[in-house]
Amino acid sequence: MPRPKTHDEALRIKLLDRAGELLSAEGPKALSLRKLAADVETSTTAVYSLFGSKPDLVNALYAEGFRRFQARTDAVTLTGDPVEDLVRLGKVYRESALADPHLYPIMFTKAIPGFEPNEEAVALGRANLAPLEKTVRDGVESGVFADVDPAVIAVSCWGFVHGLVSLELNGNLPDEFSVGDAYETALRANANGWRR
Amino acid sequence: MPRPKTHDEALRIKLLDRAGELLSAEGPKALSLRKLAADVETSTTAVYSLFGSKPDLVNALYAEGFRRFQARTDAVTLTGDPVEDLVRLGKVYRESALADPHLYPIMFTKAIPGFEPNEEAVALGRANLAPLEKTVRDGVESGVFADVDPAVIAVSCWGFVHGLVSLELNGNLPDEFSVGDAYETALRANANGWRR
DNA sequence: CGGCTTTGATAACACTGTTGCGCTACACTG
DNA sequence: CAGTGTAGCGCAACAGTGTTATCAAAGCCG
Repeated sequence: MPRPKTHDEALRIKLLDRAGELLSAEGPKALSLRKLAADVETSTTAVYSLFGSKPDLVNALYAEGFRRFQARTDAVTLTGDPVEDLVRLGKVYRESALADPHLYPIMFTKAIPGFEPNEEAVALGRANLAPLEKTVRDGVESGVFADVDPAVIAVSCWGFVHGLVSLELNGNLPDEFSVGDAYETALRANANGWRR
Repeated sequence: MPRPKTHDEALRIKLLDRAGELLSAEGPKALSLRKLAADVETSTTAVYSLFGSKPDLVNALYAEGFRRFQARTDAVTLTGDPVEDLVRLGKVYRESALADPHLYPIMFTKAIPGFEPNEEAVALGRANLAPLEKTVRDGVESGVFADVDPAVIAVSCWGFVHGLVSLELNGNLPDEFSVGDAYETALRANANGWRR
């Protein structure tokens, strides 16, 4: 009986794409629903009927960010050597962050005030750690790594890469410092620190 | 000739204090100039005459955060053993962050959209790294640490603690994970990884 | 006391996210 | 083929934000 829907899946995708562009071009401050709607030639109502609210739209971006992370992580070929694999996972972590630098702050640093990821989004984020946790567990069991709770090692490795990537993306590092050159060296040192 | 000043140093301090309280109690979203001014029983004009803008007020908080960091860091007694000193500096880093958890995101993760630290604030932040850089340099020169550019090791250590602290403050870690217990173990592993 | 000048509170402006009103435009009836 | 019901959605209002311009208040000097 009603008029045909124009707030459909296609519009949903257009909104998400444009939201990502705005975020990447001008930062979180510039992501306004009015501008977003105007750019996609619809009204702000579209965001509310398709997502629910602005935080919910950001939630969709958050989930998308983790899906891309997951895809890149899954594509890594692991060797079975725990140290080498930690280095590989660490490298792909940074590559993923640099590939979508505007999504990273949303995923990890609450860049948009008022946004809190919902439960399933959090689960999606947690799932990304599975390969890391497995590598660490294998390393401990095979005696390559010290006999420490694998969760401690895994979180520690995650924190390490997250910290370096965060500092880099935030521009907190000295200008003359080249992360690219130092990163693998640092990853190796970190992994070696956990050797038995 | 004019009317007596009420936008004075005392009011400036009251505003900063209250801003910190609001930040800590309800997060960056709740830090509004109108509410801030009302709480201190003045007008929003006060912020503009004393600070210039909201970002400039945040800049003052940013600087205050680094001053507190500096004070805590300076109070650490170093032993001369590079590994032990890295652990001590790492511990005080986390203690500092947890002592003022609302300032940490401002200092390192652009929690307030539109805020960019000015030049002298950045310099203040950089100065905090001096003890870390000295410890690393001594460690490399005395042959305890591997022969790697000290800047690489220092940034790596900073990234490590920053990452763990960030994950903790953001609530990104699993609920059952106790950072307190794992932190020193991780610090030690990280420092040992840089041994010659 | 009148005028000068500095100071600061009020109110306007342009924006934000959000919500409810009410028009639009189709599918189904008679 | 008109009429109607109703889902869909654009528009406009509301409450809030940071910022700025206006203008009244308040002291000193001549």
